[in-house]
Amino acid sequence: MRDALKRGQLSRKLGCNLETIRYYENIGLIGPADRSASGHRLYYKTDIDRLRFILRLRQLGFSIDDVRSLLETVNSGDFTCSEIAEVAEQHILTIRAKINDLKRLERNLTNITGQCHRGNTPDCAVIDVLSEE
Amino acid sequence: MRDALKRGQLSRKLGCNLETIRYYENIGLIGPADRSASGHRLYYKTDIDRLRFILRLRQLGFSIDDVRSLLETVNSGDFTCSEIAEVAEQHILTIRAKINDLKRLERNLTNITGQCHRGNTPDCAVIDVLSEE
DNA sequence: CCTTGTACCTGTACCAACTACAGGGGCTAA
DNA sequence: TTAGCCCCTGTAGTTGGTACAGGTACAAGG
Repeated sequence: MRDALKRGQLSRKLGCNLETIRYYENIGLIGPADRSASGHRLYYKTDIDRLRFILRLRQLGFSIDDVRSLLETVNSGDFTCSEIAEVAEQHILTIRAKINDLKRLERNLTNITGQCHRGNTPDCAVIDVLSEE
Repeated sequence: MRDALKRGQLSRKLGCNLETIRYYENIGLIGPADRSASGHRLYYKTDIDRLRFILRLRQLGFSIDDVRSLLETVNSGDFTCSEIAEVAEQHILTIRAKINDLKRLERNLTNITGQCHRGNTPDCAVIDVLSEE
């Protein structure tokens, strides 16, 4: 086929790192690519679509394992919309939990830093608080 | 000394993993511990204080490298309160940036999921959106 | 036709920050 | 004495890639 992309072209088209593609192949997230006579990987439309799908899920913060199981589900065709929505909503909860963790962190650190007098002496409330038993 | 702790006791006292202590020793974040006649590590008050300080910084999201340089600064005694406050505030900015990244992620995912009809059929807006070219 | 500069191939090492495990030795109490 | 911990060591695994070295392939210019 004339419309096959090589690895570099594919990475530029989809905006990922060149090596990421080989990595995904190694871990079996994408199948072994077709090869040219000289051994260069060739990617066709279905390969490109699959990789784009994977990269978008990763951008949304899904783990490789999540992506793997979503791919299996979708490719089997044996799923319902509400199942997918549930996976997505579970992931939203995970993200919210991370946001809350970070907000708590920020509050703690802001409180501690707020006690600093910001002077030119080596006595610092930050150090004191962190050194308490 | 009678009041020395072994590694397991120290880890339980400060609520970290047993192996974390050996790891911190390996990377030079804490010095090589004193040893008993049979080779067991022994920790005294100054060791305990240092580890507690490290663990708190880690809980606040500082990297190992940040911790290392803060320890050097503080132990040298050659620092001012405003220097420390500046490091802390820089870190707060990093945390805020992460929070914003996650919030953006959450918005995206919520938007996408919001288009789902949640039916019993394998046609799903989530999949469709992620499959678009 | 030849050269030059890419792009591609492979295996492997590296990153953070731990955590876990295997195979051994020591210590304490019943 | 034996059971059951605790501790010792080195090393491998985790997540999700990224980078590098040393070696082909290929396309464009001279």
